[in-house]
Amino acid sequence: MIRVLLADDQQLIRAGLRMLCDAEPDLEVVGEAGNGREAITLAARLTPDVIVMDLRMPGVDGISATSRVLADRPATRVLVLTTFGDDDHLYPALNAGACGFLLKDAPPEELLDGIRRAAAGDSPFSRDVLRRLVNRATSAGAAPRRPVEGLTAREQDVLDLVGEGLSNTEIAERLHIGITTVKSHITALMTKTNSPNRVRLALVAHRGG
Amino acid sequence: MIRVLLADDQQLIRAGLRMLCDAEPDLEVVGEAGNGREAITLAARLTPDVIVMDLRMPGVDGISATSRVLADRPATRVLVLTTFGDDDHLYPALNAGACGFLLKDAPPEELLDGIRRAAAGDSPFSRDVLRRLVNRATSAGAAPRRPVEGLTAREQDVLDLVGEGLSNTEIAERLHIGITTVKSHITALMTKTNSPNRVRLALVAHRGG
DNA sequence: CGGCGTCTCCTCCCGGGGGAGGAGATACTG
DNA sequence: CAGTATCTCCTCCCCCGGGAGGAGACGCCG
Repeated sequence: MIRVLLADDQQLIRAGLRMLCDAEPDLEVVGEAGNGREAITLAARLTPDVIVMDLRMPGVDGISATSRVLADRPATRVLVLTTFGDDDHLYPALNAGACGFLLKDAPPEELLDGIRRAAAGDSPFSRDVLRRLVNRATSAGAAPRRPVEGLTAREQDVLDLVGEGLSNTEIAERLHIGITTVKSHITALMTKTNSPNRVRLALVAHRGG
Repeated sequence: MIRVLLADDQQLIRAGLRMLCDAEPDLEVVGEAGNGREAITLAARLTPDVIVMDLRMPGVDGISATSRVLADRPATRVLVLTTFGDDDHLYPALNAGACGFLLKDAPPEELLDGIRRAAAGDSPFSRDVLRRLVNRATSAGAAPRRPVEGLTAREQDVLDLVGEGLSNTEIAERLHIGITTVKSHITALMTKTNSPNRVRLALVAHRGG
């Protein structure tokens, strides 16, 4: 059972969302908030799995509410649901920690699917939003991260993941190799890049891209 | 019925994908290509709805093949399916016109769902890939990136030095405090910034300026 | 063929990182 | 004054990170 908190200032929309969720056996609406402040307090009291969050709300807005909620309970999945005109707030919302971004004119199935995927750790995005995201990424990704000279392909893989802050165990899982192998590569990387510790190595990973 | 073309140089993988698709009533594998050149000719002849495309292939690679196919038939949905190490090619693949990007170690349901979503005009991405995409987009976005709210002055000092790659002992010497004090501050920093390890904390230090 | 590089994995060892929990000292504020 | 926040430091404890040293498998190349 996925426990859902609805946060939207328009009562009509909340009612519609509640009806939609109530018709699904695996979704349970545990509460409704009419503004950001209510969303924060209700999130703390009800500990929902997923919060469906509008951005335009009186008083505390959705982005601030998202930050506050996640500071308190980082495991909460915040799914932003807003109108098309608000997608200027896409990046602020993502920076605040929202895991997904759906538009209100999406078909109901997409919304329900989005809630389930959010609860499962996925990141649902509406098609238009995703297109914008991809555009931003590709235009920004013109610089293809030049690799540090003198490293083997595998060492580059490991270096990238160190740079993202993964532990040795996580790297091993991601690359499907043993943890001792990861350690071997990291030892090689540290001597090659002359890094005294792991954080410096991570910095090298970012200097190279 | 969704008509699918498989393009991968490893015959075993093609066989697995074909079995997977054949078990689905709405998916039909209309052909298999072992390299980029084959993919181009087969795409022109068979006019599939979706092409599942590997990137590493002998001769013509997947990215070039994607460009060529889309130049001829822009309505074709190209879904890149590749291994983790290849996600350096994420942006080139998107620029070439691929509509989605899945990893080979994804569960089978994710792949099948991805093919359906690609055919429906959606853009399926594996979770890890999407995370990278979001990171790129947010870091590229003109975000306000304040100096990490909610930290005390001393915690900021420690965070800066962690970001420079200093060890706890070095930080203690630099700030003229005990090493246990440093550890206390770092513990507070990690909980406040929700960082699972030191490298992530260092990254937070840099995201904040 | 024999060397070389890379990738893989192993054992042994230990110091530092990091969590849990507490405590004393300042200083600000209602 | 009492309450709160911050800075400082402590102990106990565990595990991960990292060094040393070696080894088997594969592919490339002279």
